[in-house]
Amino acid sequence: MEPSDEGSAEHALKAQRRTNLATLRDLGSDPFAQTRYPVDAHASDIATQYASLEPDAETPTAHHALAGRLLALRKQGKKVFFADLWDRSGKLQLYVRADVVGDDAFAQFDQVDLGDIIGASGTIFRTKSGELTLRVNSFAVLSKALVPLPDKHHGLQDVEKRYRQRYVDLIMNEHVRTIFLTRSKIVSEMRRFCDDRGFIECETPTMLHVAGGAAARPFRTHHNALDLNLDLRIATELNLKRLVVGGLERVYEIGRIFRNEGIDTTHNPEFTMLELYAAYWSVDEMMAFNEELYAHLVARVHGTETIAFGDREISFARPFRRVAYFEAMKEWGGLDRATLLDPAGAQRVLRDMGLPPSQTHGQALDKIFERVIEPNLVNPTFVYDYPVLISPLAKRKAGDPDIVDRYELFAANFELSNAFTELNDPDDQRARFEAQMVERKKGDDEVPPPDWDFVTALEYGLPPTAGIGIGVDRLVMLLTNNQSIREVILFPLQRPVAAS
RNA sequence: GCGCCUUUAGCUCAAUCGGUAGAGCAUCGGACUUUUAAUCCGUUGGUUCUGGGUUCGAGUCCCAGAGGGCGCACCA
Repeated sequence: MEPSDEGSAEHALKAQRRTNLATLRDLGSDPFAQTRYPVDAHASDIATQYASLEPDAETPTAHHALAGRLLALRKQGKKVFFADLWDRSGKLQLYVRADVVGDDAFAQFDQVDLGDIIGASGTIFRTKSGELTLRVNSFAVLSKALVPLPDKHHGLQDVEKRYRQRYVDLIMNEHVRTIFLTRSKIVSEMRRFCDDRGFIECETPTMLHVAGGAAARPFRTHHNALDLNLDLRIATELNLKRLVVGGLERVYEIGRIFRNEGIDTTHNPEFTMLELYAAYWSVDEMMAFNEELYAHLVARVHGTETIAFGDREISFARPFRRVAYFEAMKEWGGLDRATLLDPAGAQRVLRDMGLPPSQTHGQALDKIFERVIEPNLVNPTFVYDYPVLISPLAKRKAGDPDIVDRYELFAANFELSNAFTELNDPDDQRARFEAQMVERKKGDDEVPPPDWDFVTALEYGLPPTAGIGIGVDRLVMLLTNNQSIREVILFPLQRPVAAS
């Protein structure tokens, strides 16, 4: 017990629970000595099985054993308790009578606190007010909550506490449980969708000598035995493409990515990305795959084509809208290709929009895109034919040296996926790495150092390959209608609480 | 990094112009053998985030700091 809270109200609440624990032990029942409980039903099964049971109906003879956490207790006189037992599937009411469980057991139940983990078995009936209820014949206290729970009606609202103590959030807030159940479903559906199409799930290292495949500052770590500095990966791209060189042809990884950058409502330092590569696919085939995947996920999660996100409605009806990068710039910004492809021209556009100049031509284009095009992309839209200067790993489009075979999918005004035909010419790749070295020397520490072994891999021959990256967290945000990435990450990074 | 907002009982929230810090839930005691945000009666519970300052007097005003939220900047 922490001595620091002695005398506080919290201390008194904890002390009471300790007293109840001691009393339970005196009565011959030690919650923390339990090793198992023969659970044979869950609340939702009971609800389904007895859906047609009439109110005040005769008690069936079948016995059921459930276990879960008590989140409500209603004592009725000296000999009866009602309680709400929550398991992973939902809630079932318990009805505990002294004349059924016996006086000794009832005395034990009198020591039960809100939040305790209980196993209970008995028969099902429906009360006259219509609530499906377990008439408890026997029960066991399986674990004791030694700290008080938040308000049963308001739950836990304090955002900071919800993130720091997600377990309390999950106990108290059913909608939070639902978010993470949905997340799990989304990820498993993604995995199945890929598996069904012959893709092989791979696990590539998170600790790398060279963290490449994206532009971001990495986290640094150190291997003691080898006395070796390592970076955490900022993408899985380069290693997955090595696997395609190796002949695996269709590979994917749903992996944690680490980027040492700012934190906001759409960025967490570690996040989850699906990267997938298909040898011999064009970017158009990838677009079709992408469209089918998202339509599938929306259908499986929502059962409809249209979802609510904030105050907007987003329709995933196929086909998704398709618009070329420079057409979009023309349509929504009145900007023409020649101006944007000219470094001075792009900076001039920024200035006309009242924005400060960007460090590089590429950053200028991205800023213009963010202001001019993204606000228009509510329903899912493929933007394709990106300029090469913001696509260092993509292959040039045939017949147009300024454009690459690439698209990004947007919805709800943010990027959902990014796909392109992978650059497989080792000489071109080497030249782009060399160009990046120049940028890096100029002080842009988000440009990764070159990965020369990757060039070697390309020299062995990468087949024509299309690749895609999907931000899983943002997709979950979209499909669960959450505006903050922290709401879809179980344990978002928080500063430590100050040492007392 | 900058700006705005925020931090009061275990939880959810009040507290008027700067004047004794309250309520509901939870706890504890009592009544109640089909309750369900149970109800009814009573009860306990406070470093008002931290440290300074102004003032006769600070939860409230000022300064500094910490945590959190949102926005901007950054971020293919």
